[in-house]
Amino acid sequence: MSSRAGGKQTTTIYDVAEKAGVAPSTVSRAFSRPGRVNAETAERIRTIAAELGYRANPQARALSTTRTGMLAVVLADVTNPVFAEVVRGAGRACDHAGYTMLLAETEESAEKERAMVDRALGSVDAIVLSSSRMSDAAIRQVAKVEPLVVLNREVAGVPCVLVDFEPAMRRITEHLLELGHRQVTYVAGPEASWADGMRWRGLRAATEELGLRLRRVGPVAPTVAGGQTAVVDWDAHRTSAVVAYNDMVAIGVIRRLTTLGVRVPQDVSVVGFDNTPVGELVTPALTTVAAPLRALGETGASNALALARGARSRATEPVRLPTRLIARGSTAEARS
Amino acid sequence: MSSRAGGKQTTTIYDVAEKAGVAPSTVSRAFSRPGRVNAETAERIRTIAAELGYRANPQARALSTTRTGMLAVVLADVTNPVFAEVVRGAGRACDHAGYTMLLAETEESAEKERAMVDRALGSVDAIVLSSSRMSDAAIRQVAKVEPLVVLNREVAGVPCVLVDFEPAMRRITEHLLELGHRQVTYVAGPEASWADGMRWRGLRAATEELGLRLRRVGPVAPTVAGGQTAVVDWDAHRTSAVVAYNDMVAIGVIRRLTTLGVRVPQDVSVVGFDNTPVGELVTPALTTVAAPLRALGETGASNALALARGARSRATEPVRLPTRLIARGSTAEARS
DNA sequence: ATGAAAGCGCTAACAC
DNA sequence: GTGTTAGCGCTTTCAT
Repeated sequence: MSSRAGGKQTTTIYDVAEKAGVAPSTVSRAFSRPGRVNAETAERIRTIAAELGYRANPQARALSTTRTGMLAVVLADVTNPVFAEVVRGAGRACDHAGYTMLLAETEESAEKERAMVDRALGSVDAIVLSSSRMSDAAIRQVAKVEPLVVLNREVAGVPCVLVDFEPAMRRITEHLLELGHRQVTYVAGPEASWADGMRWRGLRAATEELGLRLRRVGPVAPTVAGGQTAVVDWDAHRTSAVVAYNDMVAIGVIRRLTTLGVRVPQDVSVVGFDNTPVGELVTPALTTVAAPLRALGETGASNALALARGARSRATEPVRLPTRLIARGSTAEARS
Repeated sequence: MSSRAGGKQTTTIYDVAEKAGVAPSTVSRAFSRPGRVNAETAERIRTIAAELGYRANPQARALSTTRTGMLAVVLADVTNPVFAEVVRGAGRACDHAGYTMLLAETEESAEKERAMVDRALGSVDAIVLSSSRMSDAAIRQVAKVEPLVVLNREVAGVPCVLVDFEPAMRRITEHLLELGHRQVTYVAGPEASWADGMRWRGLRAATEELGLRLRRVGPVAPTVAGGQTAVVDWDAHRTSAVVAYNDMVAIGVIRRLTTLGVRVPQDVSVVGFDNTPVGELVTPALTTVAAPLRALGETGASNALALARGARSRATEPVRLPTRLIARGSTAEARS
C-alpha cells in the first residue's frame, strides 16, 4: 500500500511483487502476457493481487504503451433519440472490447467540435464522429493523426459507415405508388446536412424511375416547428403525398395540415424518417423508415477500435447498413 | 519531434525546451504555473509550443499529478430522454471546467454498473451516478474511494442532488383539486425506483392534507405498455383523476382509456411526470411536471468536480432542485 | 526565476 | 520463465 499525492491509497505492482516474492516485471507480465509466465506463478500473483485489491493504473500503462483504452464518440446532440441510439451502440462495442467511452457533445458548433476532438486526441485510441459539422478537409486531417471513423457521412479516404439511403427512399416511393399516389413533395431538412442531401437524391432517383412527380420545399429546421412552416409551401402546389426529412418534420406537417382541415391520411399521406419512438405515439401513427441506429454506432465503434489495434483499413469502401419501411397510419390510398 | 511506440508523432516538453533554450521544467511551469516564470520567457515558450504543435500528454501529466481531468457519468439508459438531458447538463459542466466526460451505460444491471464504476475508478477524478441500481452500502463504498455525487437518490453520507418531489406532488394535487377532483389514483412505477417512492409519498402527503381520496395501483413498467396494463386496476375502483409515475405511463393510461371509450380529459384527467418531449405531441397533450433535468446533471457534475478539487463537502445536505407544473390538455374539470 | 534530478506506475528490451 | 534496467512525458522538490 503506497499512497499517492492525491491522498488516494493505491496498491502498485511493487506491493504485489514484494508479497509474491517475484520481480515487478513478472507481475506486469502476469496481467498483460499471461502466456509468458509460469501458470502457477501467475495464479499466485493474481490471488495476491486480488487480496491486496490491486488495480493497474491506466495512466501509467498508457504512458508506456501509448494505448489508453478509450474511444471518443463525438456528436451534436445526445438529446436527439437518433444519436442516443448511436451512443448506445457505440457503448456496447466499447464495453465488449474492454474499452471506455468518452462522450463529447458539440451542440451543433463546428468550433466546439474541433476543440473537443482536439482535447480528446491525446486521450483516446480512436474516434467516432457522428454528426460532424467539420469540413471534409478537417476530418481527413484528424484521421491522419488518429484512427477515425465517420458515421452517416461520406468523406473520401476516411472509413465511414452509413445508412443506405437509396433503397430506403426507393421503398418509400414504391409504398406511395402502391397506394396510388402520383405526386409527392419532399420537405427538406437542414441544408448542411449530408443526410438530407442523400435522402433528396435518393427520392429523386426513385420517383423519376417509377414515374412520380416530385417537388421539393424547404429547407426547414429538423423539428416539429420546421415541419409546420413547410406546409404553406406545400399548399402552393398540393400533392397527395409528403415525404419529410425526418419524423419530427413529418409530425409538424401533420399537425399543421390537421389545423388546416386537411385530413391525414385520408386527404394526404405523410412519411417520416428515423422511426423515432414518438412516431407510434402520435395520431395518426407515423409511416417511417427504421434505420439501424444502434448498429451504426456499434459497427462504427468497433471498426474504429479495429483500426486502433492496427487493422489498417485497406479499401475504404463505406459500410452501408440496411433500413426497413414501417407502414403505419399516416399513409393510405390516394383519393381518386 | 520525437516519435512514440504507436507510430504517432508527438512533440514533447523536451522538444519545446530545446528550441526555446530553457530547461524542460521551465516549459512545464510555463503551462501549469504561469505565475512562477518570467513573463517574456513564458510567452516565448508558448509561441514555440504553438509552432511545434505541442500538446501535453494527459497520461503523463496524470501519472505525476493523480488528476486525469475526466469525470465519469454512469446511468442506466441514454435512450431515455430524461437521462439524455442529464447527460447534456453534465457535459456542459465538464466542458466548462475543462474536463472530459466519460459515459457508462449500465442498461439497468447492477453488476454491469459495478463493473463500469470499477473500471472508471482509476481513470477519473470524480463520478456522477445517475440512476444507480447499486445498494446504498455499495455506493457509500465507492464514495470512500473517489469523489462521488448521486443524482435523484438520497444516500446518507453521500452528496446528492435531487428533484424536489414534494412540492411537485403538492402542485399536482392542488391543480386537481382546483379542477374539482376528489379522488385520484396513482399508477406506480418500478418498485426499486427511489423516485417512485418519493412521488408516492409526496402525493400521499399532499392528498391527505388537502382532503383528496388516494388509491394506488401497480407497480408497472415505466413504459407505455406499463401504463396500459394499469388501467384494468383503475377500472376496479374508478377515480376521476389519475397521476402516473411518468409521462410514458401516462400516455399508456390515456391510450387504454381511449380504447375503452373513456374520454380524456372529459371523463378522467391524467397527469404525467418529467415533461418529456413527446408529452406535447400526443393527443391530448399531457399535463405534467417539468423537472430541471439539465440542471440536475449540471450541478451534479460541477459538485463532483468541486469535490475532486478538494472541496470536502461539509454538510451533506442534499441539493434539491425545483420543478414546475405544466398544465396541458390531459386534465380538465371533473364532471359533476 | 530557472536548472538539475528524482520519481509517478507501468511496460519493454535485454540478459541470464 | 524470470530478473534487471531503462525509459514513457510530465511535475516537483531542491538547489542555485
